[in-house]
Amino acid sequence: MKSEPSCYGIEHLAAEAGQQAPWWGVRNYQARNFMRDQMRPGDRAFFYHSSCPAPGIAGLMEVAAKAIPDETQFDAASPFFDPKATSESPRWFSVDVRLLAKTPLVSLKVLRAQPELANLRILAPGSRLSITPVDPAEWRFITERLMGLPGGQP
DNA sequence: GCCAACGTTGGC
DNA sequence: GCCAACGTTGGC
Repeated sequence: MKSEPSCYGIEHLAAEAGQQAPWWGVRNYQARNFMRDQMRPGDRAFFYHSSCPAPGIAGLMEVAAKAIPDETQFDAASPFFDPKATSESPRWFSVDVRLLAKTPLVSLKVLRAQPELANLRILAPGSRLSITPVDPAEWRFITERLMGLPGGQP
């Protein structure tokens, strides 16, 4: 799950009550579908810092609550307001995420250097989706081999 | 700031 | 449904 740290980085999540917050503001249908249709409590995710001096994976999260409508779509004062969304027919959804651990940054450069991650979606040319799937083998490789977490546990 | 890649919009 | 134009993303 990608975010720009200057906007909302891992330090922001760390400062939330319970280190937990809705992943609001996603306005892309594919990314929305991943949250709404596939992500379930207990699932894990990487917190990826994008559009910043040091892009890469900054920590581990878990899904704390299944997707519900993103309240910012109804807020006319929000930059994420969507005039076509109604409470009867919401368009945008967010899961709650909870920080499990900040990790030493696994940089984009390091990720790209791993043959085992050749198919990691976020590394695909032109990948712009803010939420992309990670295969179990990719998750294990990154947590165990690149982060040095035995069993992938934080 | 540049530029490639992508998603969305809107006219037809 | 097509497709050009446009806006956004994100690494560099």
